[in-house]
Amino acid sequence: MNPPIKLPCTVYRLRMAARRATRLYDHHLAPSGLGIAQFGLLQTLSANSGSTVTGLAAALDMDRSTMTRNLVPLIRLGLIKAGDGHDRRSRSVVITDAGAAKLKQALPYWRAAQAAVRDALGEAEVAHLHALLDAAVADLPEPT
Amino acid sequence: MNPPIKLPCTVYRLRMAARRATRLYDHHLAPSGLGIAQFGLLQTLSANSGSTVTGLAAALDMDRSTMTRNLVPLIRLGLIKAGDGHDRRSRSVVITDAGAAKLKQALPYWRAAQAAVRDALGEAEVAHLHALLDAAVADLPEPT
DNA sequence: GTTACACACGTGCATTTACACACATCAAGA
DNA sequence: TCTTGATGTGTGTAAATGCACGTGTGTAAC
Repeated sequence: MNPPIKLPCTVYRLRMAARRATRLYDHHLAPSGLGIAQFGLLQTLSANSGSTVTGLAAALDMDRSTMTRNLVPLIRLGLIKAGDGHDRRSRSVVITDAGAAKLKQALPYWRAAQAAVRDALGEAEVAHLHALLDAAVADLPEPT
Repeated sequence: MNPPIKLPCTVYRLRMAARRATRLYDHHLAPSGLGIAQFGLLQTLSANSGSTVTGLAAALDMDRSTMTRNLVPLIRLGLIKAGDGHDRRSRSVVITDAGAAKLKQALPYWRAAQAAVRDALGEAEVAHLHALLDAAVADLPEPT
């Protein structure tokens, strides 16, 4: 029963593929000390410094409370900082110089992981997969 | 910056789509008291009763230790049982009658989630997505 | 038979994920 | 002004995920 089972379940495959890909990227990123989740968040913040927690959560399509906790390790490492927002409620999250440097250092490892995916699946298949995943995120109903 | 960002990163999209789909299925399955991970494990065990922990982990392409812990909630609920294997090392995990009944009860909710995905993406796209995800799991290198 | 290696499993630790709930703050209206 | 509702955030709880490490068990080589 060892070989991965084939069920007609979409989420089953999505989760399995996400696990596999996460392991692949994590191993490539290991020398940088970052996981793929932290790398991705850092990258998002690099392009959108000063975002609020809610804004980041929406951008990455995850729960607000998840984002709050995902910020913690990066703050502890000094790679990002969460200061006052334009409101007294909101917080403004910015990438630090150390964060930008860490991101720059990790980029080659991420590129190697990307290359591994491209080599394994082929350029056209990767593009197609991206399109279908984008469609899934765009079209799948968000349960209230 | 709210709209989901588009980066040329495969794992980024896989994880985002997996999050979205997990929420969708979890909400549909909520009346059954099961999450999609527990439902999937129960389904796998239903078709492969008596599997070892390692066998289950390999079948779902996840770490052994993750599988060990994923069994705990289902055991606590009495839906599965972990007894002695053919070895004194291995354990044999079986689905209980209560587990089979719970699975049967949850099936309609799962089918509703499947239908929601099909309605949102279209039958052909779902089939294509499945094929690409299967290829990803089959071909992506497993880091040692 | 003993020794070495491989196999099966669990635990400690850290992270990622989400829901329910509570709290503070802002904006608009009575 | 006071109240009411919307907004931004954090915390408690629970689960899922993987790595490093340790333990017990089987197997084969010597």
